[in-house]
Amino acid sequence: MPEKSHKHVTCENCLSRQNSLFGSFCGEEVDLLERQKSCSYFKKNQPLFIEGSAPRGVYCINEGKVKIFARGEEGKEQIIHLAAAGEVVGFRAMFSGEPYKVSATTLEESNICFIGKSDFLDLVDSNPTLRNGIMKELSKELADRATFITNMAQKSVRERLAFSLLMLQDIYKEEMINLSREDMANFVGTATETLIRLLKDFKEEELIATHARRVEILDREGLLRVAGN
Amino acid sequence: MPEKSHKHVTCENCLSRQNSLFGSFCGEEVDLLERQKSCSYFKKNQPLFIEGSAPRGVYCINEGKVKIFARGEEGKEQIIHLAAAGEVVGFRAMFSGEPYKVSATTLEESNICFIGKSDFLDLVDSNPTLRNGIMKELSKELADRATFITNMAQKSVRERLAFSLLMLQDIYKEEMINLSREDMANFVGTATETLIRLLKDFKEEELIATHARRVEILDREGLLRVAGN
DNA sequence: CGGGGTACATGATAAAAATCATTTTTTACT
DNA sequence: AGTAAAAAATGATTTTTATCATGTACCCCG
Repeated sequence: MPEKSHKHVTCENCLSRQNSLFGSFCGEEVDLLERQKSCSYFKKNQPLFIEGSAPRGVYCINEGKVKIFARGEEGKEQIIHLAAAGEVVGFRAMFSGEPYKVSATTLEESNICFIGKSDFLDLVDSNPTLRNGIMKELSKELADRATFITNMAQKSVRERLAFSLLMLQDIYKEEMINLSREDMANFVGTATETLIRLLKDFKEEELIATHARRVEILDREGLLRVAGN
Repeated sequence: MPEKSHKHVTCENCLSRQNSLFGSFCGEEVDLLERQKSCSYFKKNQPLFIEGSAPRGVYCINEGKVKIFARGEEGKEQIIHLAAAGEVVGFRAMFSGEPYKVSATTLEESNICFIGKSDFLDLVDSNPTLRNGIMKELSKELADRATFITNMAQKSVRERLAFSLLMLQDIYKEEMINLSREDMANFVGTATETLIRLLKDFKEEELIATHARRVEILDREGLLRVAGN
């Protein structure tokens, strides 16, 4: 496992920034961002923010992964979104004027920069490109969640798992999927035992392979067929 | 049943506007809106827009109700949102630059005004209050959908139905809930037969009463208890 | 105002998934 | 490296929900 640790990343050289909401920033805009942000190292399973608390700013992931989740009645987590490097997390609550309705926690060691609420809102006010990017992002995410809801309502757990594994593959890129069975179950929306049984089925069907907890995708096409789209 | 028909509503006098995204508009802003909008009468079950098509503008509901839904693999509808008078529908796709991911259809006779895409986007560009209202709306809706997903994943159909009935009550206000069993099932996310059986249970438990297809809420508290929040 | 079509309702059965109990494997720590 | 604790895996069983088949009621239209 690569040794990660706190390092001060400059926005200018931040590869993650390129694909982020701030990707359009140039010269002095990057400088301003650089001055306003603070960069922190997060251990695994460390919370960025918690449901019910008041938003203090936004988090830009330089390296690492973050789960965004809500809690149901009995405290069971439902993972709503998984965010990887380049994503800006926590900006939705900036505009709603309400406390967070979801929580965010790191899934692995991460380097994450923080931009305070007023600085961020000033940026949004003064930068039409950023603003449009945000509106676009919000709208797309809204559409994604409509699909999410529909899948949840109409697909079987087996179909949802196949679909989820493909999504996870996109998030983990070259790496193998490395997520606890419980988190995976909370993403798919099922019981941990059911998830484990289905993983076993997929293994027997040679759609995936497992190396301890890590999951390797062997047959994308096959999974896509199982997912039913 | 009140006889509805096409009538030209002026934005100035439109009661629905007060609570809408355009609620903050004053004098000349209202005049501009008035000149740009066109007002139409829609019959029951008439589509406003369809999944996959390119957005042409936004729809402001003066009177009536609209369902927003996606279709799953086998064509089954999943109702994502129910919109009533005062709501502006279809503006999310304005910003995403993508075709509609959902469809919208009237649930009853409705009077709905239309504002073309470029007019609407100009309004948004030139009016910071409107813009902030939209960002707030998008963010809130995103939070709502996180809750929706969590409920879908973790609550039983019985719990979801109780919750849905309370939501429907809020939408239908003084009127009784008047929705086909199929639409109701597609909102709750279950089979029509299951929904009907559960309505019967609720009737026996005196939580609701039915008058033909219309549903009357007898015991809000009780339903809230069943819903489990 | 009657009849046909659609929506609603009920029943029987099968399938899917949750739950609870227990064992095995992996991980983290000293 | 050894061990305790946590996570993963398996098994048995129950509960929930979907599906298929069929009967009934409502309501729109001629």
